[in-house]
Amino acid sequence: MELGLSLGGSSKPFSFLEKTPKLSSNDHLGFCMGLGRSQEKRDSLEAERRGNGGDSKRVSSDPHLQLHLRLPWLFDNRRGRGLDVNRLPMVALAGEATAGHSSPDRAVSSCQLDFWFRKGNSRGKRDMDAETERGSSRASDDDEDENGSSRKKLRLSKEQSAFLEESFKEHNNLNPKQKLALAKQLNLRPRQVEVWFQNRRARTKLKQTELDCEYLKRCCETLTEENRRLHKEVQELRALKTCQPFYMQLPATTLTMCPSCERVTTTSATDAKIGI
DNA sequence: CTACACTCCTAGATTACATCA
DNA sequence: ACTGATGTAATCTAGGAGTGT
Repeated sequence: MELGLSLGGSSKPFSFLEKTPKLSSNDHLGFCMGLGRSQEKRDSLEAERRGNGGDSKRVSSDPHLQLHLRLPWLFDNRRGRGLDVNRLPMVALAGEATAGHSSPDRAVSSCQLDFWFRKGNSRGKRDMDAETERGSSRASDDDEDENGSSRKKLRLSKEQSAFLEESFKEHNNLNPKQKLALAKQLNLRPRQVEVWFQNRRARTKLKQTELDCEYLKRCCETLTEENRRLHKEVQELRALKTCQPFYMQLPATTLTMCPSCERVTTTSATDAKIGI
């Protein structure tokens, strides 16, 4: 097995990639990766297959895989960023459209597409698939302007938000079925519903964290105040002790909690005994 | 049974855009 | 008209769970 990798304009980087299409433009960064068997290995496999009488179901004797990427779309600076991930690379689409089913190019263009989908594009394969299932072309209508640039942030309508909120109250996690149903109902893409729920959960958690923080802050303040009060009390008791050495002969003082105001008070043992 | 690859999903962090004061 | 703050949709990344080989 051979693994080859080249960056740059070489049109035929590896010996085992003899069908490498020429990269025509010099403007584009080229990336070519190939995975295939060495000639020896291929020969031995071929001999082995012939020895077994051959298998008519096997399509190719040379199942090499190669990946070609030309990345002009990575350098779209119209929007101030080097990489516009929302744009489907036309080179990949063109490859997919023109490649015949029996051609090795098909595998190449599939790789290109897959690479693009796997780059975390929000309109990933899953959603594209879902849309295909629903026979909808709305996505392309909604978030791509005439320049093809997307990530145009849409604002959900009040009705949509309210509906999503209601759904969130019922269940803050969606199963795929619910997601699809909601998307259909609200005329949104499933991905948008998914993202809304993700963000909603994040907001809920953030809010809860803020509330917890506030609560802990109040607790801290209360305890600080209580601590200060107790310190003061200790000081008073010490002062009392130095002024009245016979103080210790008095019954022991205990701390009790007042049930009504939940404040700690000092009571002597005798007071406690008689129930004061 | 185990290891590995792959897919799917999620949380968390971040970015980018729309809106408002 | 411009600007900074804010809310939020969208994106990126890492990690876990499930599944097939």
